[in-house]
Parts: sequence; C-alpha cells; structure tokens
Amino acid sequence: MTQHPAALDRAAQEALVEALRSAVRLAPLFTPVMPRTGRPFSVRMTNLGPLGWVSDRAGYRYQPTHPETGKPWPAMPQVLLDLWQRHAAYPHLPEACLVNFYNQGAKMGLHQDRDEEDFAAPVLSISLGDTAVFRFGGAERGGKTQTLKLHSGDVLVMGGEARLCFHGIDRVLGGTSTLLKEGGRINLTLRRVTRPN
DNA sequence: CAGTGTCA
DNA sequence: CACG
Repeated sequence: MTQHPAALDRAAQEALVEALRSAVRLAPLFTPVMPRTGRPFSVRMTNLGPLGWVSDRAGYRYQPTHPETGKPWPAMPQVLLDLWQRHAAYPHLPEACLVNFYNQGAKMGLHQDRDEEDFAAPVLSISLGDTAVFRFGGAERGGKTQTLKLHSGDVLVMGGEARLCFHGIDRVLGGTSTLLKEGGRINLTLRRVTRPN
C-alpha cells in the first residue's frame, strides 16, 4: 500500500471532475445492491473504460455495459491512463475505472477487490473532494486494521502484498474540500480486469 | 457479506 | 459478530 499525497494538483483535480461530469451524463450514477438480499449500497457508482464493476441480486461482476442504459461505458480519459502509467508499475492498460460517489454519510464496509483475473496488477485509487477515513487490514478478514485519511488529489496504490488487503471507507468528513460544489467525495479505482495475452 | 443492527 |  503506497500513498502519494497530493499527486494531483488543484488544476488537475478540477479537470478530472469536469471529465467525470461529462462521463456521468453518458453513464448516470446508479445505486448498486447487494447480491441475494438486494440491500442498497450507500454509495452511487458508474464506470469508465471497456469494463465496469457492478453489483446486483445476481452477484458482483465486470460487464461492458451500463446496467440501466445498456450502453457501453464512456472511455477512460487520457489523464487516467497517464496516472496508471506513472503509478501502477504494470505493463498493460487498465480496463475499468470504477467511479464511486460518496455523499456525506456514505460508507463502504471492509472488503477485498477480488473480481479481477490478474492480481499481479495493482488497484490504483484516486480521491477527489471531501476527506475520507480509509480503513485497511491484511488479507484475512478479522485481522488488525489501521486507518488513514485520504485527501483530495491523493493517489493510493494497492499492489503486491496489499493487493488483496481488506479495506473500506469508515466515513466522509463533510466540508473538508471545496472541489465539489455539491460536497461529498468521489473515488476512482483503476483496475486491470482480464489476464493480459 | 463492497449490506445493516446489536451488543460488550 | 450475527444476520437474512
């Protein structure tokens, strides 16, 4: 787990937010639900790139289209591909950018990212907007955990031993950033999904 | 079990 | 930590 504080300056963050606004017009935020129970998540999400992560009553999976519009996900902006190239230390393109929007009060329980085929690729996380309290532990559920504050513009790389660590968001600290006029936090996670040829 | 509710 |  490697944190790069303020890897994106304010101008880069604003440009990214603008790109995300365009993307969300094409691929609206949706509220995922838990497999089997159908209980809703508190975050809303969308995706960019050839594949997107979705959760519904049938389970977790990656798919090439938006679950509500049926249309392909919008392309990943070049700035994200550049960030991957710079921080991922992995010689293939990312295939999915999961966009999670947290309003104040939203959280994400401890989980592992394990729906990808290639755990050799890291997961790269980019934080925008309000500061979040990020919790992470080891590769076993129930192990010791620590917390870390993630600020707007931070890039976190979960690779190597940290690739399968349990992690989640305890809470979002309202009013800690002026980046998003509507408040809240956006997290982007870039992932390689399929095993490269 | 990427969810919530409850209790020490 | 148990649940549905």
